[in-house]
Parts: sequence; C-alpha cells; structure tokens
Amino acid sequence: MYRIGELAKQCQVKADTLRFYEKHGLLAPSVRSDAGYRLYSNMDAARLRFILRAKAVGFSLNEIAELLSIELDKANWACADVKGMVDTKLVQVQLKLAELEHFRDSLQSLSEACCGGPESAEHCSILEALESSSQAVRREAGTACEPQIQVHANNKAQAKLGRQSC
Amino acid sequence: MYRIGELAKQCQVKADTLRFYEKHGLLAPSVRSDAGYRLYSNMDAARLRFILRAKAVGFSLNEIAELLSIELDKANWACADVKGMVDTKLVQVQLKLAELEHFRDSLQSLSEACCGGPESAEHCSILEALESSSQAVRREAGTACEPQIQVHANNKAQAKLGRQSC
DNA sequence: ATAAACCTTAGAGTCAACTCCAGGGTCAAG
DNA sequence: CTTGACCCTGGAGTTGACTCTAAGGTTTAT
Repeated sequence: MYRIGELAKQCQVKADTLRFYEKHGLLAPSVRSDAGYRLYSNMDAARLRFILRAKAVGFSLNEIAELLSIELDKANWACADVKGMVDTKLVQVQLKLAELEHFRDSLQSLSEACCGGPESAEHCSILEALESSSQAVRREAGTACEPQIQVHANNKAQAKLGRQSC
Repeated sequence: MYRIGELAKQCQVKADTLRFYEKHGLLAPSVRSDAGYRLYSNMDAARLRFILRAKAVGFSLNEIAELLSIELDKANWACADVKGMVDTKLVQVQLKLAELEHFRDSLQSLSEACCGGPESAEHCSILEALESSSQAVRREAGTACEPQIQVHANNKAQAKLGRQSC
C-alpha cells in the first residue's frame, strides 16, 4: 500500500493531482488508514498508470472516466452496452494511431533528409516534409506562386537531384 | 484562397480558433484582402491540418509551435539544430505510438472477450483487460487480497477455462 | 440601397485540468 | 515531547485553449 505522496512520486504527478482525480471519480484509494490517510493498492496504481497513459495520447479526463466507468458499473450494464462502448473507443484509438503513424513518417523523412551538419538549414527540406505530412493540396499549374513557394519548389528540385538538401 | 469562415468550416473549427492560433504564432494567413480580411492559401490550410493532427494526438499548442518554428526560422539555424529538434519530437511520437498500440491491444482483447449479448456484464473480463493494459504489478503470493481482487482472480480462472467471461 | 451574412479588433468570459494555500492533524526520530 | 515531514479538507488561483461580446466595416443578393 502506498500513501498519496509515494504513489504520486512513483508516477511523477503531484499529490494534489491524485486528490483531484478522486474528486472527479477517476481514482479513489481502496482504503483509508485510521487517521484518514489515503492508501493506494497495486491495482489503484495500475489504474493510475492507465489514466496517465490515456491522457498522454490525447484523451480527456471525461473520456477516460467513461472508459473506467465500465469497470465500476459493470453489474448494471449489459455486455452489449459494454462492447459498444469499448468498440467506440477502439475506433478512436485506431484513428489516433493512423494520425500518429503519418506524423512519425513525416518526421522520419525530415530527419533522414536533413544532413545534420553545421550548415544553415535554409535549404533543408523541412518545408517539403511538413507539407507532404499535411497532405498539402497539389499546386495546379497556373496558380500564383509566392516567393517562398518558389524557393521551396527549388528545394524540391535539389532534393530530387541528390537527396542533399542542406 | 479561403476566407476565415470558409477555412474554419472546412477544418471543423471556429473562426475564432484561427484568430487565436494567429495571435499565438501558429498560423498566419499569407495574405490580407484590401479590406483587411484574412486570406488563407492551400499551404496555410495544410499547416492548419498539421496543427489539428498534432493536437489530436496530444501535443500542446506550445509543442506544435516549436515544431512549426523549424519551418519559419530555418534560415537562422544549423541543420544539426533542426535535426536534433526533429529527432526529439520523433522520440516523443514513437513513445506515444507505443502507448497507443498497447491501448489498442487492451481494448481489442476486451472487445473480443466480451460476448456483446444482452446479459449483465458483471462477469465480463473488462477488469482483467484493463489491468493487464495497465501493466498491473504482479501480485506476489502472500500479499493481502481485497474481496474485489478475489472476484477478479475468479474471473481470470473463468476466462482461462473457456474464454467465456460474460 | 438596404438587409443578411460575412469580416475586423479588443477585451472579457468559460472550461478543463490542475496547483496552491490556510489551518489543522499524524507520526517517526532524536 | 517536540521538530519536521508527511497527511487532511475546503476553497481560491493559475494556465491553456478556446469562445463570446461589442461596436463597427465589407460584400452580395434582391
């Protein structure tokens, strides 16, 4: 059993945050000591890690509470309800995964294309990578081009030539 | 070129949000009309989509601004700086990816284990899946067990027996 | 030429998620 | 038996990210 400060330190959050989570129904210690101290079990700690992981990938505390409520109210719900809820979250997670993979790919190609040397990054192909990562709408021929875009088109040509953009 | 309301609708945000992003240095329209109206190019739109994608996977606006500043200040930085920054973000993204995959796996096993029928979910293996998804610290033999944990151990036995937890 | 539907700014308000503070209780070490 | 490090509660304050309001200017359709 951990006291609030111990669990907080272990998970790199503040004790206040744990009290906040308790007030909002996300995580209550399974036991209190005689003096009223919160005592957290290993299961409580696991639940906290679950919460923090969900938070780190962009879920709000409300969404997390919804997910966790499955665990709490499970006697009052039908399997179908539970499965529906889980599947909904699953779709959300898969969408996030796809976005993150897209994200990673663009950062990766950015990193690979950049020589990493001491030169100015002025001609680095960052712009290009970010653009393609953002699914930039292709410029149709005939559209007015700003100066920067000229530079960028230039970069693209360079990159094509020798994969050397810096 | 899109006016603020058009771009906002296209990306499912409010016009106010775009003005907010401009004030905070994330996205400025490349042109203003004679009357002072903001006019966004396709590149601006791509940049906005990049911002929204990053936000959806849990990056703060400050972190996103940091990433985007690469694009803006590239003339003032060495390639090494840029590469370092990108690689740092890349590590963060890969961490998030790992968490999300872990997350997806636990939701998936949850969904598969649950029959989805009209029965009470009381004996559904949700607890188990959430626990394992949270990398629950293994209970050592000899540690005091709460009643719920007994129930859970029971569930686990059921699940082992026939993969039928509902 | 005028109403509806846009746009502008500056500044105030809202909401989520903490974070801190005051005033007090608990507990192990010296 | 007190000192210092912890804990408690209730409530106020902060930060990030919008979101809205007021007071006005612009565009477009009739």
